[in-house]
Amino acid sequence: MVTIADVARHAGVAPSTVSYVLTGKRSISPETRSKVKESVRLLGYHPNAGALAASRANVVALVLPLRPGVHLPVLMRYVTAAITSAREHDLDVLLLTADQGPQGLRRVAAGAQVDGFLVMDVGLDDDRVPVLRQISRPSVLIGRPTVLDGLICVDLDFEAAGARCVEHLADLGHRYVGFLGAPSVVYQRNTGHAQRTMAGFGAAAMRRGIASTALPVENDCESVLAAVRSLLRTQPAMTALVVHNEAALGWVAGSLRSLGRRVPEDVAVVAICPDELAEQLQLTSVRLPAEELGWRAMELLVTRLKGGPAAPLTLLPPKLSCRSSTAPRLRRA
Amino acid sequence: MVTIADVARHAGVAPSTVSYVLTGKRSISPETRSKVKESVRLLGYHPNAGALAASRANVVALVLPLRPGVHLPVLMRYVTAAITSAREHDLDVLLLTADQGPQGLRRVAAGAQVDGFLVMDVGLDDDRVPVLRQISRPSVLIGRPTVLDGLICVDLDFEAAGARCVEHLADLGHRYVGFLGAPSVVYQRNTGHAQRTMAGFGAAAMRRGIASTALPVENDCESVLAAVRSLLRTQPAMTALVVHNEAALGWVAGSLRSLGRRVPEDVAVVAICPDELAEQLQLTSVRLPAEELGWRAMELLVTRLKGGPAAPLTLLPPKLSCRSSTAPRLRRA
DNA sequence: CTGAAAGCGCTAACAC
DNA sequence: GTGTTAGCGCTTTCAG
Repeated sequence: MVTIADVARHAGVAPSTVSYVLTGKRSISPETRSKVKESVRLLGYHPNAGALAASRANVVALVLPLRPGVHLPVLMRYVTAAITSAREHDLDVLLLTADQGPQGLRRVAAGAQVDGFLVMDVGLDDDRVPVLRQISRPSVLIGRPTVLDGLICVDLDFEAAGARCVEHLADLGHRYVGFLGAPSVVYQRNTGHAQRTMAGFGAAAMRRGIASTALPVENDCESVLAAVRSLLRTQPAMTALVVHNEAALGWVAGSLRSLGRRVPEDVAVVAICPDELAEQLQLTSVRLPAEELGWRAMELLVTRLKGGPAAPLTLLPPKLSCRSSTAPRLRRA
Repeated sequence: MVTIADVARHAGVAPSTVSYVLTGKRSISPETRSKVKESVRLLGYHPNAGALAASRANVVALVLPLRPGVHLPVLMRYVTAAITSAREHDLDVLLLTADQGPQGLRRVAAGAQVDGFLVMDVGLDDDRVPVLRQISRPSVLIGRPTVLDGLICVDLDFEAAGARCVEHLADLGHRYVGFLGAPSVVYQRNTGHAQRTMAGFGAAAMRRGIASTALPVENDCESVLAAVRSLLRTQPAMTALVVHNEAALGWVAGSLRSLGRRVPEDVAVVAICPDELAEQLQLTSVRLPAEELGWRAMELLVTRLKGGPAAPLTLLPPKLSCRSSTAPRLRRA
């Protein structure tokens, strides 16, 4: 293990000088600087992250919602974006899982293992939020608890996203829309984005004076088929479907077709999902900007770590892209 | 921040005594012990992970292959199992990504940030392997480089897995089998498990004197359909398919059906994938024990961290489960 | 069974 | 512009 003292000896300077060269916290003569840098290179010196005086760990905690009903490919979009951003700022990422709960956060914070927290998928009344407020390290949430004073949150405006889907369909002439949501466990957990999307969807339908029915959907082919069949049977007037469930998306069109409905002629479909997925399935969609959310959250956290200011709430507006799964409603002659 | 000195003062003992109570590295009288423990509780003391003398970070690095062609739901099976195991041993997990390459490992090792490494998806000639050998910290690989002296590896015997699929089909009377593999980038990267499965498949077919054709498949519906169509067209004698591509699995049966082939009557299908997935799609399969591999790898790493012995190579034997996608070959009368 | 004290690698006063 | 030195929180000798 090469220490700063080794480097100092090799370069013929004091340890502090080496430290200053490395951190740039005081001006050093060009000659000394290059001497030191050369020694660092030659000896293969790497700072010991555990050194007490450094006080900053250069590590951020990323708290992942690895739990039932969470769609992993989408989750990983957030994660890779967040990690990439972290690495760009020379930060490492310590992985925590939601099931470690509030104690997990406390333990890691108290151990000075991380400089800050990025918490994903926060619930409306998340028990980790009080802990995040207590600990003296900055944190950024992806998602929003009901009460957000003092927190920094990044989120898609899911309420507006749900509403946007309805607006689009209403504009096309649809008078009865259905909603296929996440698996029911997700709602049972009081997951913010799921609840808000539903709420936005419902409210918009009311505003536009059109009828709506919503149903949770489990993440398998049969459940999707069953949900679609049940909707079509019980709500024969329904001509459009909003789907807020990435895992189900791949089966919705197939289910409709197998039940004798054409998309978009008989039933229009709007998804809320990452653009790539919608593109692949050729679905009209409101974009879920997972990468942007993950990236922005980490950037905000970094800003806070540097003591900079950060907006308490970053709410991305929904963006709808028309594809071939929606069309003006055909009226029977 | 509560330090060990605070606890010592509060309990009326020396700091070292507190340390010994906490680590259990020397016998302490019951009274002293309980006094100290009480103070710890009262003051809410948590050890500072960065303390130099501790030398152990109680963190392991997990190196993830977040790269094109990797099926994330399966990856996350490994990951959750590994994390769970780590937490059971009071270890935290530092996340690294494969794209950080050998330098990433070096940096983290030199910084004393982690006690060991768990590296996933190692290539046959992985450039991280030399680095892992150099650094003085234990590491466990999921996968196997061609040369594995001194390393600890955990893997499914993918060669045997590929062979097992062929054996099963040959036993059922099939004389011509096809292989749908991972996306071509995966082979271009020299990914061990992909190459070995192919090799095992090919060799077994030769041994059994049956013909075989293999094709890489990209991760989208159209590519799967295209691959299946091309196979059926160019190899009309083919009556069975081995699929080693989780992302493609969901579309294989559909593609066959849409091309007028019944499963299993016209074309039998064997998958290599996690059991849950095969169960859901009702496919005969060789089990990919992702959780067991992730779990075992972490257990081995923990053993090594404690200075224990660890088998250099843990190779799980493949296990085939029959489901409704394979049946004895129908011979034309 | 317990205390005192040295020192891990590094930074940040405080000198000059 | 540079060197000296006192700690950061903890473990671990070495002494009782």
